[in-house]
Amino acid sequence: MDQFFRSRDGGASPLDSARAVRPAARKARPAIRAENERALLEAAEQVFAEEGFGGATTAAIARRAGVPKANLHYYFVTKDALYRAVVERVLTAWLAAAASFDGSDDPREALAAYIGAKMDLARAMPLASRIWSAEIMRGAPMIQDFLDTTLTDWVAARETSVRRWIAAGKLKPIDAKVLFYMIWATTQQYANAAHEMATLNGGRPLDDAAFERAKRQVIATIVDGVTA
Amino acid sequence: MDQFFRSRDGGASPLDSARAVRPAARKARPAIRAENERALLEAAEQVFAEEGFGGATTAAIARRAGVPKANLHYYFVTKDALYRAVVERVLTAWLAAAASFDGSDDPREALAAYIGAKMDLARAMPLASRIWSAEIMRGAPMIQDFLDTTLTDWVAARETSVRRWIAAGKLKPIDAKVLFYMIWATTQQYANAAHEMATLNGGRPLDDAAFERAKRQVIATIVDGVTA
DNA sequence: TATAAGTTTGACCAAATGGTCAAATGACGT
DNA sequence: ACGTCATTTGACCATTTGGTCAAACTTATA
Repeated sequence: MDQFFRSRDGGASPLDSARAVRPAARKARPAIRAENERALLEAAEQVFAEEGFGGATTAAIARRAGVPKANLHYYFVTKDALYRAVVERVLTAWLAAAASFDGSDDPREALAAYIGAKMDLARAMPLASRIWSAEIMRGAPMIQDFLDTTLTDWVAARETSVRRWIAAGKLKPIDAKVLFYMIWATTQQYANAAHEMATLNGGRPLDDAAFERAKRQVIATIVDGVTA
Repeated sequence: MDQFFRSRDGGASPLDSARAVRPAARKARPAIRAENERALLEAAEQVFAEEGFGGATTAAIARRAGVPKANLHYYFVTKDALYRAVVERVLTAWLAAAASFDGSDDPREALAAYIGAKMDLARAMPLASRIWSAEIMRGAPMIQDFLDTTLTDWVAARETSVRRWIAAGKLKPIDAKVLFYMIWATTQQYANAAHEMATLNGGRPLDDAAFERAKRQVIATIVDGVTA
């Protein structure tokens, strides 16, 4: 995973090796450490999602996690490292969802599974999803390597599938990238614009039933829109 | 327009009256003022788009505009007011694009016109579009009134059109809101994720021809996906 | 050209920022 | 019980932040 990350200045990062997150731990206290890192990551996710990387402050994150700021810096040496750890979690989830594209040889099934997984991801991890979107909007300073390697390869491979489906007369002659951009945008929307949706829903967030209806409609629209 | 805006603390804003932007101007020098405000807004758009509201600094904006920071504060009393002015520009453009939905009684034509207009907006004003998305992602602290009033009304009215089209058998039985979320997300994507798209395009931004192809495919997918 | 207003700008400020440090505290194996 | 090392934390720091101010400078007009 770490190979996807580089520090914002492009130079070597103290996190280039996973171990480096913790200060040379010979006898780490796993329970304490795990709980503190969890609380800090959860707080960081909230603050980064609300304020963006630049607007978030380590003081606000520490306050929300209920620890002194110095303790935050004990577990995550810099704000950058903490942010990186948060982004890393989303990346893992992103890759898991991506795998669901490959469960079927039928484009309708593959697309439905993938769109459904991405919708569920946006629903289950709205804060992390928003951070992911914000990271991409800002030009992906933290995940450029992921874009250049894993994502490029993933898209290229799926483009091949799409071309095969087109040749088999199962899909219209579409550009696979445009299709993926549409899927990514539409599914992310359910995390990014949750507040806007709530406003247009009479001030209440989408309940589970409404979300499931939306998921079905999104799947149906895209699938029907691209199948021949 | 000003009725859409409220200050971040919800209290009265010095910008609630348009005139208040400038310090009691009896004999403003229009040429100088217009040029300075233009340069500052352009610089602000770049910096806000790159860094987000929280990450942007007035010093960086002033530097990019080529004026001393104190001069920035002469034209825009606070960072908040400058941000508000930037958002106001996008709102105007958003409303103009929205109008293109109403040019036809046929859903295929109305949707094609609206999606095309939103695509063109994302292409023509990518920075402003990104700021708009970021604003919505952050819970719309600046445009809540717009969401509550104009947008709510706009969506409600178009939902009526959609229902009529469904009853006439021209559209599948869809939820109009879900359709609009999809349109907003997909079109915004061409501003928000321009960098990601460039990476997947071999490092080069989409050229005009590729963009026009994408526009056609987006329109075709959505229209074919929702028409009966 | 005097004047009154609009404009420009360097110097300044209090508060907040990310980060450091050393001393104190706690837990665990022996 | 003790030594060791992980953990905790208040105090501290240099820098940056948004914003202010008063003095200087411009320009239209009487």
